[in-house]
Amino acid sequence: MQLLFPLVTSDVALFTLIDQRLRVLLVQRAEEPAMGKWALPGGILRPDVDENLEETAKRALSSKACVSVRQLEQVATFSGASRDPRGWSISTLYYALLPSDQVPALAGIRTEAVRWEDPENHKQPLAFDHAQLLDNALRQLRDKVAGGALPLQLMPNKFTLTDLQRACEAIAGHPYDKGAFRRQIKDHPALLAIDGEFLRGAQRPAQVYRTAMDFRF
Amino acid sequence: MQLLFPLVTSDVALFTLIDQRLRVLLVQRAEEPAMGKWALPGGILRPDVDENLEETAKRALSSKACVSVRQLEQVATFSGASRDPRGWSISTLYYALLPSDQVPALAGIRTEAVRWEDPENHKQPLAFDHAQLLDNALRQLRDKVAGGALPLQLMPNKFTLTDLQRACEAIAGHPYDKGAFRRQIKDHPALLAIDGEFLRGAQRPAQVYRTAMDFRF
DNA sequence: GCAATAGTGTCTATTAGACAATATGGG
DNA sequence: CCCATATTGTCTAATAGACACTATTGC
Repeated sequence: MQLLFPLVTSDVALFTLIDQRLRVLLVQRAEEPAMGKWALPGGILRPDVDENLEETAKRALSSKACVSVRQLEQVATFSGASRDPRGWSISTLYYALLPSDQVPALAGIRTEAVRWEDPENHKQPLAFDHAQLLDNALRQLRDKVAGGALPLQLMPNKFTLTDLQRACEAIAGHPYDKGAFRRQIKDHPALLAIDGEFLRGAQRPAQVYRTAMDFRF
Repeated sequence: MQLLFPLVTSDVALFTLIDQRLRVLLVQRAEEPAMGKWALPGGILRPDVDENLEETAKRALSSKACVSVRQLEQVATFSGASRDPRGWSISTLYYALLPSDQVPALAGIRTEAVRWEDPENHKQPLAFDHAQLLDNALRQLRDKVAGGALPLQLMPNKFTLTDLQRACEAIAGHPYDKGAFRRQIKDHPALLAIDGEFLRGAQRPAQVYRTAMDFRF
């Protein structure tokens, strides 16, 4: 006998850069079903609390991993009787990007542990159908960057064009040409040079940029 | 007081070509809420019957408009407390393409009437947030065709390359260049010339094509 | 000067768009 | 032949990739 109503959840693939490599947040489940297994952070819809499913996703990120993000991108919705042992379930999947300097990685209330892992080579099999969910999120992120979008939410407050190129390369999985990359982003409206500010190392100083949108502050 | 469980539905933007113009199927609601208003065909999830939300969408198309389609593309999921007067609701939106020669346009069981309308200039305001849903579906269809995908599910069994170009133009909303279009689709694997079959009119005969996939028969 | 990286310029193969030229039927 | 459309070819501007060149710092 099936439930009359489905279980409605929201899951998030939260990406960040660690040492210039793309990583996704996994949490170890602290309850049944699939207790002990690793999964994308997610939570059950609470119609009395959540304005919409995006809020469910944000609440899940907040409670399971003590992380708050500004913007979520919806990937797709997965549904069916067999994807969760509790019965007929629906999960709307989002992805989000977080600058590496905002990675707290604290264990949340109902979670045993969190971990940042390579989204392409996650060691253990994930709980439920979360491997498929992660594949979908990664593909959508890659398509967007391949289409010319800049992953600005992944960048810290101040960054150089080389930093930005490394971020795109980490997502795409292959190196970019410097000249072509700079040509492409040359007139991006969200990209502002901070006049007179340079990053100095053992080489020619690099112009420091920030995003035009009020992502932070 | 909100419901403990949300209302879960699936809606479909079903597109076809009528006189070489893109049209979307609207149904007039026969029940409250929004009785008498026009809306995208949709239905409520039945976990005891539907394998997943895509099946919900197919069942809705079948019962509301006596139409059956093979393939649905998921567009997005809309959710919240205010989009449906019955309370907190979720709707997963799909779009589908139907060849004009399979348009029955019969009124279904619980529907007053069906109508094929211009998806860009639908006269009356649609029920619920369906205008927004339709916008999203149309944008996704256009993006896909602009990205080089061929709307083969929109074509009849046999068609000419000019027919196919007209279909793409109807979706894109602007004319294509003949030479560029033919170059682009020249090596499309799903496009097969029917050897020796030509469409004859008051001009040079046109090669007739069919799709390689087993869409029909 | 040398190392290292930033930033810019150049060359070329490919491509998309515009448009011309040719082909082939009906009348 | 003329008309209408199918089909193919050509020219060109724009573009992406590869790669080279110059610039500017620390040491």
